[in-house]
Amino acid sequence: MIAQKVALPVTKLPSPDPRRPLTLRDVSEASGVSEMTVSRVLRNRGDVSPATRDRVLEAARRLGYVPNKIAGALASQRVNLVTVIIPSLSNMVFPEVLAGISDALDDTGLQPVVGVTNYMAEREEAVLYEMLSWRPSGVIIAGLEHSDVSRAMLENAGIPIVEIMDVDGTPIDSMVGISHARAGREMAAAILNAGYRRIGFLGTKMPHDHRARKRLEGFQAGLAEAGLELADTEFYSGGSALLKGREMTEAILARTPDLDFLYYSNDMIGAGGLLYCLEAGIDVPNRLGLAGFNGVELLDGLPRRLATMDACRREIGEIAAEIIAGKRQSDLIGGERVELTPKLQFGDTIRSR
Amino acid sequence: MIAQKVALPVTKLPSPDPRRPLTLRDVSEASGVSEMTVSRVLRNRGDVSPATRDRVLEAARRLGYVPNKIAGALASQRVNLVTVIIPSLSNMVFPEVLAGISDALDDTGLQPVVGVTNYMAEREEAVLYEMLSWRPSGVIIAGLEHSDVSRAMLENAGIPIVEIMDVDGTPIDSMVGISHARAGREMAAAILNAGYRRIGFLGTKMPHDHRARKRLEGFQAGLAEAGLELADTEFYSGGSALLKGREMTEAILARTPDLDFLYYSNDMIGAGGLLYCLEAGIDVPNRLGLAGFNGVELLDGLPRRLATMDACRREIGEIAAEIIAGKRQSDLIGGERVELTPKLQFGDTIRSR
DNA sequence: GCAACGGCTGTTACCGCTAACATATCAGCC
DNA sequence: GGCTGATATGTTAGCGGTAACAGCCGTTGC
Repeated sequence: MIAQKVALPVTKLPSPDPRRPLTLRDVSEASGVSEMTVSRVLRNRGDVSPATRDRVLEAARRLGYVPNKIAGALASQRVNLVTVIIPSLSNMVFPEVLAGISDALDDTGLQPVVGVTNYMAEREEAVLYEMLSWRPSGVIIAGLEHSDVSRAMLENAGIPIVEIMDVDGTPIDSMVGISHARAGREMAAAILNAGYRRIGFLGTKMPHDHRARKRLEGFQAGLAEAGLELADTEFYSGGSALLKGREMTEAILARTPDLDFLYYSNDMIGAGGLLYCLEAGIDVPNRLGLAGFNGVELLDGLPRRLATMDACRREIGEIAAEIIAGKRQSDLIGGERVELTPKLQFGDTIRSR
Repeated sequence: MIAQKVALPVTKLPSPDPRRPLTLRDVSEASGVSEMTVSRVLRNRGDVSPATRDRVLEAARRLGYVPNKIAGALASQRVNLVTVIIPSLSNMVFPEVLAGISDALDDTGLQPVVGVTNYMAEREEAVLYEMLSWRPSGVIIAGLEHSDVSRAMLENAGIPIVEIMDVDGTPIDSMVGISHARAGREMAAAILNAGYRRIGFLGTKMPHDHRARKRLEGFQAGLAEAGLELADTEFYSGGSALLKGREMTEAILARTPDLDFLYYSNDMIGAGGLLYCLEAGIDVPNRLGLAGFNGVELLDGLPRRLATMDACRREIGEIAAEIIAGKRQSDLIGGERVELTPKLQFGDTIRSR
């Protein structure tokens, strides 16, 4: 129990500071072996005799030692963190991506660390800078659109980067997602095929939600192929999405009463619209069809199933995490590109023709 | 541009490694000053002449230097991270707490890092251990119930700890929250006062959601004071909460048709129940009253406003963060204890007597 | 009997940065 | 001129771990 330290030069002696965080040295002294051996035991690295191992573990437990990853990371040049950057947490969509990531990372020793940008490019830069300065082993980031500065940081980080949710563009390294342009186009095709012609769009005003924009553009392109265009549009920002959906639906129908279909940029406002229509006694889907986007779980509980398109959120998270963890045998130069295909769910709000 | 290093002993020379992460040294060489001066410039610490400052900043920018916080933290014994531990992200409730925390931390230089436990004590231990090993400057953690090991870690961490959401118990250090027991009791009082007598409870099966449990116990205590007890109960786990609310409501009413009030442990299942009742043509609130808990934004979009109780989530997050950031002038020994009072919102689903 | 070897443990030299102190420079002042 | 003090910059010694290698010891093979 008595340490035989050689006179430490000028250094402050490890006097019995109260509440000084414990170090390897404390455990080493308590168990009578070198710091190196303690380190080996605690990391299960290298050969250590069972007797020594037990002694060390007992001492570590008794003292309540918690390793200092900062020091460990600096010395080993290895950090078990994966940076995850998403626009929002209040969207229901991103937590599901996170769940996929967490699951896939669970048995890898890697740990996701989340940063939120609120759909703002400058926030993205700031968050990225902050996160990269912890030297993570990988980055998973939503979207393909980044500022020049962000892009440069990602390119120079020297670690795997996976851009997720979207594949309409050129990735820095890997990408996993769906084509929102295609999703919009397919929805347009399905709606036209069902015979609807006077179509309105309701969505978010946010100019930085590139995926919503791409869906809209794809949708418009799909209509254009049939020689049609949107009969009316309505945008919102902020507030309770469900309520906004309700209000916007009322507004757009008041303004353009002959609409026969409403395409919502997300399920939440779609659900609000659906509730409004049912209350207003509108015949859905015959007089008016409705569709949203995302395939959120919430829809299961509504009076009628809203047509939607599943965005493969969980799967996107899982695959992205696997790429970072190196679970996918990619011999490709450059990163992987994985395009998932969302499936359209007709529900009860598109008539079957 | 040429470094005059004295023959580095056995060390590998800083040869022109491709993709080697940049260090202070690179910036120092590029700008012709010492590493220390670069460090000063980048941290805005100490006096540096404007000319030098500009030169250094220019070089750092040009090279794309990102500081290594791992090394910085180790040297300065300071880490700008705040650990936040919550049970779930898919609950809508916790993201709002997070938003409050983020906001309050925004101008402090501190950065929240989130860990999720899924309501499992062992996960909490594991996450806590992992997080504490990064030596954060504070911990915000949901709930007052922790395993002995977790409690010991928190007590020994030597940093401020704020337990949030709940005040029914003894905190390790500080606590900020509401009394769920009281919330349950007050809801019981309001319901009884409105004349309801045959009351059912619907909630989650999760045995580790201590706050839901405390609300139920408080509620029962409130009923007991009037000589009543719950007429029936129904529990669920997993799945779409909205749908479960619907299904459970149907089930409990089928089993016990004479119930005149349903108290839901959260708004989401309450909303499902509300939708079910409206469709089933049940007269709410006269034949049957309904109430939930949390005051989630979603309720604004429903056909009728569900009675609920606001859990002060955002405010809890803000106050917790302020405590960690030292913004509150607390001269108390030990931590602060802040009890917020949720207010009951009657909405349209409790009759007014 | 001895070199070779494998299992176990210790020693040394950093990882990249910063606190603390030392040094250089220069203006102002008696 | 010499001293003081402020300003600007450099030097040194770690922070708490880990990689790499060195050393010790008892076997093993021949």
